[in-house]
Amino acid sequence: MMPASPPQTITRTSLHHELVGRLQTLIINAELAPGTKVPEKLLTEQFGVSRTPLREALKVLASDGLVRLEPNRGAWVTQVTLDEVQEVFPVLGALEALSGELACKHITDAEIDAVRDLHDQMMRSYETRDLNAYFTINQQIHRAILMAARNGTLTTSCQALSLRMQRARYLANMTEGRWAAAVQEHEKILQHLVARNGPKLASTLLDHMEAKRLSVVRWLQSREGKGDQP
Amino acid sequence: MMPASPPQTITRTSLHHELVGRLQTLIINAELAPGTKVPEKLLTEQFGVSRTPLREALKVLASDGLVRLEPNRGAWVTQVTLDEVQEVFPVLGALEALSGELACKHITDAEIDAVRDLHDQMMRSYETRDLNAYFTINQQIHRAILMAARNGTLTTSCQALSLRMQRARYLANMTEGRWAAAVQEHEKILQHLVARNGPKLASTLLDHMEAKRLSVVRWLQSREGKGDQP
DNA sequence: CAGCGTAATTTTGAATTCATAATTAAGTCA
DNA sequence: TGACTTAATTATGAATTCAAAATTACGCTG
Repeated sequence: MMPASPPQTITRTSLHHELVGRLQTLIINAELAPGTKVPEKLLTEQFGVSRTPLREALKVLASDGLVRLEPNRGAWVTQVTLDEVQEVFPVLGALEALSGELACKHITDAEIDAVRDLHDQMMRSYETRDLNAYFTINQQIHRAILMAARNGTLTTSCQALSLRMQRARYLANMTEGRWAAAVQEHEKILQHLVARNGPKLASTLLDHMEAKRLSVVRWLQSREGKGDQP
Repeated sequence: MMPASPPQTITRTSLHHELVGRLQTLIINAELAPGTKVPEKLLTEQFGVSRTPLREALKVLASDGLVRLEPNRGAWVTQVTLDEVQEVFPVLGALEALSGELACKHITDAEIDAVRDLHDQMMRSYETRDLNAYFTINQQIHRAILMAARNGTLTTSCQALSLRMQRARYLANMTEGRWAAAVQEHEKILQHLVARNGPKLASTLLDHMEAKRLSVVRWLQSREGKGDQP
């Protein structure tokens, strides 16, 4: 019955699906601030849609942990808590480790070259201390490895958890020391990937994530009691 | 668990949340058969709700991969495909391994006793070849270990993926040989848990999952070309 | 003027309505 | 008869409406 499924996507996104993406962006960019109420009314007129698809999208975001639904009180943007960081990073670590393992099995030479390019770009961003560029490229590298793992389920799971950790820009805090260490770790990551050494790449990615967890935890703890609003 | 739950809990769950649970049950019990269209009309009158909350629930289920939304064509119950099994089991393996690792760190003596009880019950089910009881208890054991890991994110991720693998009852296929092997593996699982040996438990759980993957893959392959409808 | 209770307003959750796309049925013509 | 068109029906996606809950505003009592 469906012999030649059309290669081009015709009516790509349904309204609610589109909204899920838009809202995710608003939340991870903190344009919808953590801990605040999702302004349903405002968003409907901003996006020019009715409440129905917006609310559908909020249900999905809630199941992903980006918002919390309080019965009869609406949707609230969730905050990145210390407890949550302690929970999510280990899971993300296990998944990234797996992605490294699988990537070594499936990655092509061309894809490795692409990662190497990204790596070099990232190093230049480090040298010029361009944190924004560094983070963007960093994410691209992790994503490239994830893609090379050829496992859609893994991709989905990883990205959902990553989103939760990206909610607050200030998690991007990095000391000079931590930054240098992260760069070192990335050298190893590239090296193991080039060697297609799955176990070592997995282990390095795990360590990398654990170090990141520690860094974020320290940051959150240092903020504790100081009041969270900048 | 949850010592004093009944007192309040008046209108605990919102309608859509309740529906998510109900639909999950229908799907994993194959009362909504894989590959079929979700009968929106029928379900609304069956549950006595309008389309709005039902459709909200479907959006959530879609993001969990239990149904697929086709634009303008409604929701379809997804099937357990060979590709999906190949994808999901490795991810589930990594997560279960982590749960074993963490469980060994946090589990109490009382909880170990509870797992031992379940284990013994399961062994009796094996001896009497009561497959249904075996599966139920099996799940309880894995869940108990997951709970002992004290990581809500891990729990959520694991259970979401497990659900996807439970969609079709026939995945419960087991040869006598595979069953015996699984029982052996569970002996080791208990043993490592009692010894609180995290790495070994993790590794055993990973092997356990890999064996299960192979078993399910073989079953699906043997069904290939025979036509899927029983 | 502070604290409490009540009424007005707003917001939420869910049902209903409505426009449009998809499916089914009917009809036409070779 | 059978393939193809076109009309009728149904289902879907989204907007709107409506009842109930929560929030705010107000006024009363002490």
